[in-house]
Amino acid sequence: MTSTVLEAGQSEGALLSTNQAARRQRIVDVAMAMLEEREFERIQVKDVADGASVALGTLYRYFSSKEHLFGEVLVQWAGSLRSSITRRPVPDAGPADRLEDVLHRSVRAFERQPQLARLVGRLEMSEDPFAIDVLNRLDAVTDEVYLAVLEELDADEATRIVRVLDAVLDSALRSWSAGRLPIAGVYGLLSDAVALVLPTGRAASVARPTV
Amino acid sequence: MTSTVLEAGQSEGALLSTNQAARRQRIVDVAMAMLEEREFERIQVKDVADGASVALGTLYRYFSSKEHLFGEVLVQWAGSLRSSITRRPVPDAGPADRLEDVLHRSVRAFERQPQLARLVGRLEMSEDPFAIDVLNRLDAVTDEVYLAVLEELDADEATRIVRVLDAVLDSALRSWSAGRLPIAGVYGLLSDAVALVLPTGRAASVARPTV
DNA sequence: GTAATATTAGAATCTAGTTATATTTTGTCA
DNA sequence: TGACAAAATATAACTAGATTCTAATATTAC
Repeated sequence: MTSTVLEAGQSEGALLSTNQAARRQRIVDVAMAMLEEREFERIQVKDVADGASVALGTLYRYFSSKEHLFGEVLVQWAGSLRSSITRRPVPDAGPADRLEDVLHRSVRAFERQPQLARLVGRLEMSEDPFAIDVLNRLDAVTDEVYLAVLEELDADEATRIVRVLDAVLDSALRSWSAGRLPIAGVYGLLSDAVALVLPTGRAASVARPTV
Repeated sequence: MTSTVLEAGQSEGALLSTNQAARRQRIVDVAMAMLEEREFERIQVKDVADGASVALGTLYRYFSSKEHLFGEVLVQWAGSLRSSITRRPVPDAGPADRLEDVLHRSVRAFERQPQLARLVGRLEMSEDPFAIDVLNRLDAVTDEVYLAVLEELDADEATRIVRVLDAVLDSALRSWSAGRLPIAGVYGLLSDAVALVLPTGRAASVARPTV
């Protein structure tokens, strides 16, 4: 539905001119860059506009609210996430190890951009339907990867497993981003969860720091 | 540390007079009651003060911020939660069924006060150390109950299991309170998680709608 | 080359939480 | 019972930041 290029006041199917698309992308880039130093709450829309050399009103022409703007940031980041957790899969191991590996890569991606974890938490609290859309896209990205890793399992069961682990990852990241759980706790919790959920009965198994 | 009775500007060990304690409790009660009709964000501190027949300044004498006030609301609610999920335990069943039952009771408790789920999410995003304290207390309540239900298991394993299920519950409740997951999905996710995490090998088992 | 649409700089709004002030009440204790 | 300190009250002021508005200028489309 929500095209990555269209937004609020655009007349139906009209695409943005090259200049407009560039301007819009510049805004998103600046917002993303700012997230590397301060969290969502501490970034002022005004500053993003200035940073992108754009008038405040122009920013609001492209993004109807601060949340929309950062929603788009998250969507674009989700794209890079896919490749960053898919790259260099674990040599040859059972589904449990591969799953754990991919989950840990997801965590690592968030470690590089801690503010994104906070942003996700923020959007999860939002009532804006757009936020739901954004979060669903993020889930779609990760679920696709996680499911691919469990190909040899029964599809239904794999889905159930992924849903549960998604929840664990979600919760752990929030705890971490709020300073309630050290990063090691995040990895540990995920390892535990994988071990519990995927009884490493056959080919799988290998080191997993269960304590 | 944080006494339930003391707060901000109280001189060291001085306890509150009866009137003061009553006034303070009245504020908390009104805040809690208001949560039954509107969510945290839509409740104005001013209205809570008015509802409790107390001046705004007085409210701020007892609670240093809106978050502190509602943190106390959550703490008090956690007390009632313990008894509401402990009462009438499942007849005689395996640990899996008992655990699922207790988890479902937790969900039901939040169903009665949907705004509390949102409040939890809100506090989870807070940077205030007080919020961490409150959340830890909430976890302590639930963990105690969940662990009790798994008494026959190895303590370490039980702890790991509970941690994972706590995370699933946490995530599911947030999704629900944001309208991203129907309440049935919350129950289903928890049932799935329990089934996956507690291989109902021996005495356990029984109906669990796995799809 | 002109009308329609975008962009700009900057001021003006708005919303709530939080703080401050001046006044009155209440509680304690000689 | 009178005086002083601590609390409470009513109300106004302060803040911060998102969002909206305005008048002037620049682009684009045809």
